[in-house]
Formats: sequence, structure tokens, C-alpha cells
Amino acid sequence: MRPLAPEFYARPVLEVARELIGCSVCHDRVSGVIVETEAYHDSEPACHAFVGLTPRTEPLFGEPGRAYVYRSYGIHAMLNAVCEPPGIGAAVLIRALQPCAGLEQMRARRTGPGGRVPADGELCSGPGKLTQALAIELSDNRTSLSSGPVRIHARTAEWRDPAIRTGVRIGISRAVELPWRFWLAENRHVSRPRP
DNA sequence: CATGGGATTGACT
DNA sequence: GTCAATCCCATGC
Repeated sequence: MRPLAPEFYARPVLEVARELIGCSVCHDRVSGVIVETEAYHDSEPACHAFVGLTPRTEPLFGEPGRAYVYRSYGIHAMLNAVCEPPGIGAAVLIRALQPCAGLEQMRARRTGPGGRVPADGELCSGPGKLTQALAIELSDNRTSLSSGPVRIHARTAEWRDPAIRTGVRIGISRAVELPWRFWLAENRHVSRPRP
């Protein structure tokens, strides 16, 4: 199984967001199939890159096919795939995975201090959950998704032609009307099945 | 240099 | 349904 090449990401971010559904994220032999994504583009105010080129947003304007990882609410790491040619600030947020390999490691990493072990459907059903389950951290920011520690692989035959739903993005306060969220229909690992 | 606001989650009422 | 945890960094004085 080969990782997606950088050229895959050097296209309109909405296309990439849709086509990443069914692909898989792998880190350290722990992996899952992408079942939910959101697109962000510097032309709209929900995107970090909307403010222009700053130290924080520099990866978004850089090479497509790299990871953009940032900390959210002081707690969670968010994994994005940088898209479009350099100079355009755009990325796909990976919001949920269907666990594929390394389920035991995921459970261990996602088990809280209380000792409560999440069910399979809760292991990676959110952007903060999946980075915790795969141990993706801020240090993975800017690394290549084709040749770095975190890799994204093309759809296997099993995931060819997935049934994709679209809706508005979650958790944002601006550009709330854009239907730039994509998820796999009827999949229980999606963070919020209903729009 | 001080401030404020998150692309969230889990615990609790 | 409400709410706090907690850190990076953009913004403004």
C-alpha cells in the first residue's frame, strides 16, 4: 500500500476533502479509515489562513501534502492535510476514522484517568479523539503525509466509491453556512451522524 | 506585554 | 443541556 503523492493534494480543497473519505491514516502501525472531513480555504473566515501569512498559518500556505497540526482549546491536536498549490492557504481537517489496526493501542491511549475504556465507535469519532488514538502531536506539524511519520494511503478496493453525505461544518462561528463537511453515510464512527 | 478566543471533549445537572 | 480544562498565538495597547 503506497501513500498518496503530494500531487493528490495540489488540487481544489473541496475535491480533496471528498476524495479523502475512504483513505486511511497510519501512524506507527496504528491506522484507521477516514470517514469524515471538512474543507477550509483562505477565502472564507473560518479558515485559520484567512488572516494571511503568519507564523501559525505558514504551513497552510506551503507545500501540499504536508500535515498542519495545531492545538485546539489548549488540549487537543487537530490533524489537517494541506491542499492546493503553494501560496494558497487551504487544508482538509480529518474529523473521524474507522479504526483499522492497533485497536488495543487506541484503547489504551483513549482510556481516561477514570479507567473507562471507550467503545470502538468512540475511539476515533472526533478530530481530537483520533489524534489521541494515533498519538499524533504538534511535533508532526509540517511533516510530509507521503513520506513522514504520519501517512495517508489511497482507498483500497473495499472502500471504492463510498456513499458520501455533505453538510455544514461543526464547531465554527463564521462561514457557518458553507456545506464543506463530508462524511460516510451510515457510518457509526462519524463524530455527528446527523447534520 | 496583556488579553481573548477557539476547527473539542467529557463530566456533570 | 451546561461548563471547565488549558495552550498557542493573533491582536492591540
